[in-house]
Amino acid sequence: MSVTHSACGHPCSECRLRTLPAFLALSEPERHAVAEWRSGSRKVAAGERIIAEHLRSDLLYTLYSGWAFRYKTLSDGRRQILNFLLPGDLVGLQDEFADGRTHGVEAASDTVLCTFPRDRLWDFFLQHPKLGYDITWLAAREEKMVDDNLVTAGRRTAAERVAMLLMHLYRRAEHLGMTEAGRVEFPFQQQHIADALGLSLVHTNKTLRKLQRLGLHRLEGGWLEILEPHALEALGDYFDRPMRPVPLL
Amino acid sequence: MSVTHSACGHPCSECRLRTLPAFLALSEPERHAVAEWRSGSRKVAAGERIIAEHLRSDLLYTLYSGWAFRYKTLSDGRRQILNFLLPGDLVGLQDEFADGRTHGVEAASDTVLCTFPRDRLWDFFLQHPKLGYDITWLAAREEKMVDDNLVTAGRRTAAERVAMLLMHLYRRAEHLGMTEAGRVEFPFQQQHIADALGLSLVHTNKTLRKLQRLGLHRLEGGWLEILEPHALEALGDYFDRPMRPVPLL
DNA sequence: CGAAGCCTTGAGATTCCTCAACCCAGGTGG
DNA sequence: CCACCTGGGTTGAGGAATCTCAAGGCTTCG
Repeated sequence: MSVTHSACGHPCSECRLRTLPAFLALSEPERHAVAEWRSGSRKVAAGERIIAEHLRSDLLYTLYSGWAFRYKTLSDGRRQILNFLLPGDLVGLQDEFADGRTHGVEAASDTVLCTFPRDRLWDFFLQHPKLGYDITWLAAREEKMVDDNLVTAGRRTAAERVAMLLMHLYRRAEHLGMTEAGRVEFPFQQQHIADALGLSLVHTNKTLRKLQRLGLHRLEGGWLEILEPHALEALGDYFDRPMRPVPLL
Repeated sequence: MSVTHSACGHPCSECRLRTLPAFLALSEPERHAVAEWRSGSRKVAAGERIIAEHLRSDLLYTLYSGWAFRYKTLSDGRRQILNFLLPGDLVGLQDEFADGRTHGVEAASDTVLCTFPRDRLWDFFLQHPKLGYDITWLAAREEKMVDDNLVTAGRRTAAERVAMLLMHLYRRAEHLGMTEAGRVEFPFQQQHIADALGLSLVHTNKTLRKLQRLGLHRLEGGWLEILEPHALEALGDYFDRPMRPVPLL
């Protein structure tokens, strides 16, 4: 594991993420406290593991750039993606309270992560209750995403699932300013989509192609283009709420 | 909504839950702070709503006795149960950070809940960072359960799902001392199980009966009896870890 | 040029769903 | 006290959605 001091290329005081409107402003002392806690950064290439399943990482992370996902696998190898991670997401918090049997985290594109030594988490809560509250916020927000994914896997049809996932990912990327003219860079393979939706690879492919033939979206060359957002939202019964700015560690 | 002062029948200083080994001991000042925050209690009968979907409750709850569940419904009525709630579980925290579109909570048996005014949550974090940390812990623990349920709905077969759910509920009840000689009171209807597992009612029924015919469990008269725990665990690919004691608000 | 990885498509098998009965226990009103 | 109704649970039959298997295409890379 290579932990360099700033793979992001900036000092924290000039963090590019923090200037985005998607994130809540922190006070100067809070920013200082976070920068203080931060021990460095780490690059993880597409397809590499960020946190191995069943292992408790000594580090917490904030995803600085790129796409990643949390997953669990059954003992015979069936894999379920739990949720996707975008810049600003906190990685590895649940392990703090784990009794083994935790999820894994893998990079879907090349990623850069800020690292925070886990053993100072409790101290950080104690000294900065406001930021502790923010961490709870992030945890609750992630749970809500998993809730949505569970509804999807449990109760939506294949076409509804695909529509919902495409819009969900697009909206989140849009919120972070990662889209342009209805397009996002999309590093996921169809296997990822299948594993996130609880579908087989083949059926995922057929469903994607069907929606694409209907002209709802285009997915090729590592780019996703949303052509009919309203149709996709209606099909997926998934309607966007204006997203509130969120804390950033 | 009837909020009485102690439907549990005790002052908080003699809370019966708190004496269970399933829960972490709090210091005297912490117990006092929790009792201070607690505004009363509320009884909710089986089948009644505790928190309505899409509404933000002014109260947080700790489930004191009985069984409940969180759920979401799609606009055409399809319902997905997200996870089950047992005594000691914190209810309604996610709403704090919600942008609308939240889950509902319903009592599966007659329940008693302790109430906490939500508008003092932030103040509580500030004054008792240790308890804030505990709340984060509870949130992370619940997310892990939803994670498991998502794996179930996405990747397990019907028989595996049922086996996993029965063992999961049994183990949690056992941890709280609610079991005796392999039996628990089981207030759920087959429709609840179906909604939790992402199966139809009919298929749930057939799967339950199949496992029962194999002698793995017995489910009748509102009681669940686990006859072959190891077989159920193996079938569900769901293995129990010793559960750590958990904070109790 | 061959190999590997991912996408695509068809065909047949399987799981799971829907529809439609029927059963049984409990509650209610005549 | 009994007829009826209601709400669960149970079962069978047929159909739909999804899965598995298998093959072939395209692109990238060595």
